[in-house]
Amino acid sequence: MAKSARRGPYFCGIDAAMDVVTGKWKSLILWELHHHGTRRFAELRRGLPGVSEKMLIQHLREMEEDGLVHREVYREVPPKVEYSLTEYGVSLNAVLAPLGEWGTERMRRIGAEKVSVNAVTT
Amino acid sequence: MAKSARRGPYFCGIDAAMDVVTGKWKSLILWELHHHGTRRFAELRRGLPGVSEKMLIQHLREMEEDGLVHREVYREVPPKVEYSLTEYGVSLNAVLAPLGEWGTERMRRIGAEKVSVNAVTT
DNA sequence: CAGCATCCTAAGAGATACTG
DNA sequence: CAGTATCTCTTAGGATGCTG
Repeated sequence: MAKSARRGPYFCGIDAAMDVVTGKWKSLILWELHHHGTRRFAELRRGLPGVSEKMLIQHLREMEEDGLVHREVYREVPPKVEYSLTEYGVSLNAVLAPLGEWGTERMRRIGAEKVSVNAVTT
Repeated sequence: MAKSARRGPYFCGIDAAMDVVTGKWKSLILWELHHHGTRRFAELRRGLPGVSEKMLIQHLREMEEDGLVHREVYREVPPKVEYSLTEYGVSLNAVLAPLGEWGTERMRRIGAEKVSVNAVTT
């Protein structure tokens, strides 16, 4: 417990929204969970090639704290934890969609490459 | 010239869009320029309380490079430079709007404070 | 006025090893 | 399986002083 001041003060709404999305993998996590409905920790790892365990859990915890992600723990052996979007997370995803389209257009515009994300077409 | 790889590769559209908006003051710059139409360097500084010259010019340069901002130089003494949004910048602002509303709602939700931005009500 | 150069700090991110 | 705990590295960001 040393970081994550979070929750303002903010300059404006965009500032407040960005605070919740900023983080190298957060928008990807949002996207993964939105498309798969629910994912286990290891599944998310596989879906986000390059992410470290540390970053993934750190982002997930923050997103949970921010009310975007729901964490369901099954007290079993071996352990099982499922992550999914809350309604709030879904609503964020919705307003992010136009931005995503803009970005896709930008990729075309500048001829940017897309890193292939395996386990995403499921 | 040591930083600013920029332009991909990206995981998805949101990734590509975020790349252009990420930076502590970029969304604010977008907002300022959108509301004032055109602003001089010093005016932007005043409108963004707390920004350093370095960060402001750095962000402006990147946004110019990204095609979001237009930089008009008047070869006068004393120097005069005016910044404004390009059509592309305006289009980004448009897709950012829903995100801004979501963020504003989030501020209400969590009771976040808003830092007062002077010279903004003009 | 508008901007560049330099130095410095702190937060973000990555790698690796270990545990309930 | 689903994490924790460190340690290191890189980057964004900030402060200050100088220039065309």
